[in-house]
Parts: sequence; C-alpha cells; structure tokens
Amino acid sequence: MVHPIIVWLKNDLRIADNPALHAAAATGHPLVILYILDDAIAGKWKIGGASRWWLHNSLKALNDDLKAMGGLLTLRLGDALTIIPDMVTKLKAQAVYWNRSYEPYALRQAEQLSRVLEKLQVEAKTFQGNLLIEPWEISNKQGGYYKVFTQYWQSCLKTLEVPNPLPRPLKIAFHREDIVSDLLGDWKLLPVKPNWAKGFEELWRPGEKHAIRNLERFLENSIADYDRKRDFPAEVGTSQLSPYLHFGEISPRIIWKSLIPFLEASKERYLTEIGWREFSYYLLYHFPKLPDEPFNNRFKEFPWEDNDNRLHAWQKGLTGYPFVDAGMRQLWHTGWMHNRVRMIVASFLTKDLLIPWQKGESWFWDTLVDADLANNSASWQWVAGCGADAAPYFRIFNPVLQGRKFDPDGEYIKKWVPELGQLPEKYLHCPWEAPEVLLSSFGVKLGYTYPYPIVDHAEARIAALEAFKY
DNA sequence: TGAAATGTTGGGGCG
DNA sequence: ACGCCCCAACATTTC
Repeated sequence: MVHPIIVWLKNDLRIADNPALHAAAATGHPLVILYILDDAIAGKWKIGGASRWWLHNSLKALNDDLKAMGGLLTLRLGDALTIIPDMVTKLKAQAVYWNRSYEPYALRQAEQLSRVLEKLQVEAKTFQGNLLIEPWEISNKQGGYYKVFTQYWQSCLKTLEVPNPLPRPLKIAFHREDIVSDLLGDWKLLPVKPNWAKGFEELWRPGEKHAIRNLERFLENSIADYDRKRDFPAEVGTSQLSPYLHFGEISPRIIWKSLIPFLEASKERYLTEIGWREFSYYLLYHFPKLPDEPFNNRFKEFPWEDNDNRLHAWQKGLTGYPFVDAGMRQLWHTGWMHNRVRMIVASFLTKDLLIPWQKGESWFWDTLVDADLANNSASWQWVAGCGADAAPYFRIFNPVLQGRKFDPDGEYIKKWVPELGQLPEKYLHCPWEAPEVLLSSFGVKLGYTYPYPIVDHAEARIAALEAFKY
C-alpha cells in the first residue's frame, strides 16, 4: 500500500509555484489536497464578508483546475488540529505538507500541529511559498528587528535572491478512497438576499488563471507608466493583484521574476510595493498585537472620539467630501479601493473624524476582497501615525486638494458619486462652495440629494493637531 | 505617500 | 530715476 501525502492549502490557492504541492507531487505518492475553513481559530479576524465571496470563487476555480488534472479539492469545516490528525490516521498518510503562513494564530497552530504529527510519527514538512523573505531572517545590527521600512528593505535587497518559480506539476496522483469532503455550497460563503456582491462580479474573476492574466495585462499596459499613473484612481494604473496575492492565487516570486525584463525605473516602484507587503508581515511577526494595539506606545492614551453617526457616514460614503465618498462607495460596490484613495479615506477617518483606526481597520476587513491581516493592520497604523515608520501625525490629507490633484477631471467622482455628476468640474470636489442656484440647476440640493460636509476640514485639521499634541 | 504658514524674491504700478 | 508697495511665484519652515 502506498501511503498518501496530505497537502494542506491555506492562502496559497494555486498550482504553479506552490512549493508544498510541488514537493508532494514530486514524491509520486497519491495526494489529498485539503482546504480547511476554520472561523474559530482567527477569532475576531475570521475571514470577512467580501473575502468570503472571493474565497468561494477561488476554491471553485482551484477545484475545477484540479478536476482537469483528474483530481479534486477536499474541503473540511472545523479545526485543523483535529481534522488533520484524524485524516492522517484514517488514511494512513505518511506526511503532511504545507506552505508557511505568518498570522499569529497560524504560527501557533502550525507549531501545535507539528507536535501532534510528530507523536503520530508522521512527517510535517513546511515550505516558504508566500513571502520572499522569512520574517526571522532579517535583523538589524543590534540584533533586533527593523522599524523603518527603508533600512529594512535595503537590508533585504542585499541578500535577496529570488529563486525561479516552480512550474505546475505535470502530473499529480490523487488519493481517492475514504475521503470525506464538504460541498462548497454548504459553506454559504456567498451573500444571498441581498446579493451585495453583484458589483464584484463585474470587476473580478478570482482564480489562478485570472491572476496570471491580470499580471500580463498589467505588464503590457501599465508597468511602464506605473510610477506616474498609479496615483490616479480613475485610471487602471495599478496591478489590481492584491486579492490574488492575498489568497495566494499568484506567488510573490512569480510577480518578482516577471518584472525582470522591464527597466529599473519602471519596475522599482512596484517592487517596493511588494517590499511593503513583506515589511507588513515582518512587523506582524515581530509585533503580533499589530492588528489590535498601536505599535507606538504613546498612542495608548490618544483621545480618540468614537462617534457612531460619523462612522456610519464614512462607511456609507456620505461624509459630504466627494473624494472620500467616492472611495467608500467603490469599496462597497467592488470590494476594492484604489490605494491613493485608501490613504485619503483613512486619513479622513482617523484625523478629520478622530475615530480610532481600529474601526476603519475592521470595516476594511469586512468589505475588502483583498483583506489581509498584515497589510491591513500595518497600513492603518501607518496612516493613523501610530505604526512603525508611520506617516507623521501632522500629515493630514486635504480631501479637496487631493481630489483636484489626482482626479482633476472628476472622472472618479462622476463614476462613484453620480448625484454630483452634472456639476461643473470646478465644484465636483467641493459642492458646498457652489452657488445654490447653480446646484439646483443641476439637481443638487445639499442636505437632501447629497450631504453637507460632516466636518469642516480646516477646523478638523486644527482639532486633530491639538489632539495629537496630547 | 501633505498642507498651511511664513519667508523671500522680483516685477510692475505708481507717485 | 527712484523708492515704495503690492502680490504672485517660489522656497522654507512648521505642524
């Protein structure tokens, strides 16, 4: 009897450049390819609503892909620490392979699982597939961890050698007997009544195949101009690979290597963004409380003003600042927001409204298809000013100026805040400055068809600076 | 990957 | 011709 190997997939839902899968397939043993949905383990940070939509489609795509190779994906709901040992015993598996993940709960879980498997005398083999650099590999001269991105990244680049991505296994032997699998549909990952994911379907095609297509489109159309165009939310100037990268439908190595043919100048900026992703995971590894507590201790006493009405206005895109509202509505409608706009809405929440950054973090967690614990926490802390290498507290975005600068024709506003769409460009970013007669001639009545600004930015800025003095 | 306040410079209007 | 003022444009400092 040939003993099967269990390949435990997590956020690495791909076949190409999947080190655990590749190594397992190379043994020639029959494989059980297993995905476990466990809402308990992550606690507060269980997979959010928008991400569930993505996950469903991603698992379906992977299953279709495996089917075409003569196999299938095994789905189980519950605790990996019981499911995997049970399965190992029942199937007389000889090993469990997986790619390492780095969330605090995942690290604990992996350690416990390794111990259980060791007792069962079953090999537990882990691989590096989701990051370019393991977080424990980089330390500063004092032996601590870097707290400034630039130094961290320079240190990484000194030693970084990205191996060539692994090809798709040509052939996978699948183990078939005695396998119990859930039906994906039973997991109820998709929204019903109302189906708020309709807008997602227009924009996104989850799955490995589409990840590669997206990358190709980006390299063909946008990378050459990335440095310039990436800041304009009305254009498709970014790669839009974030959800694929989060779920591991594409690996950072594939992205990295695919950029080699391009000129230094055009690719460097993009690689730096990959670097920020690495840095976020690095911070989360060394400071596991990153999602919940300010990295900078001084912010423990910060006088935030929790205000549910204002939070709701922000969430719904009804702050009265068109650029902010456009971003929040894009998020709600598509499960994604342009990065430039993320900074602006986050600055607005934490500085203009003085609402705790954790409130914004939670909202993004639930509404983003690319919600990623490391990236989301690190980025919110960065904007709020309490993170590592954070934006200084006095850097407060002016939503009107940002709008004029990065959406000069108001195209982005017209798309996401259509009730203002007829206004002359001059007033698109500041409708409250337009004469009332003009507004009403375009069907706008502030306070009725579109809100007045919920705070005065100039005043809010002064109040924020005052609060940040503490 | 900021914005506002403050400082400096230089051209033009004007007496 | 000259000094004075105003102010736009740009630079620097400050938050």
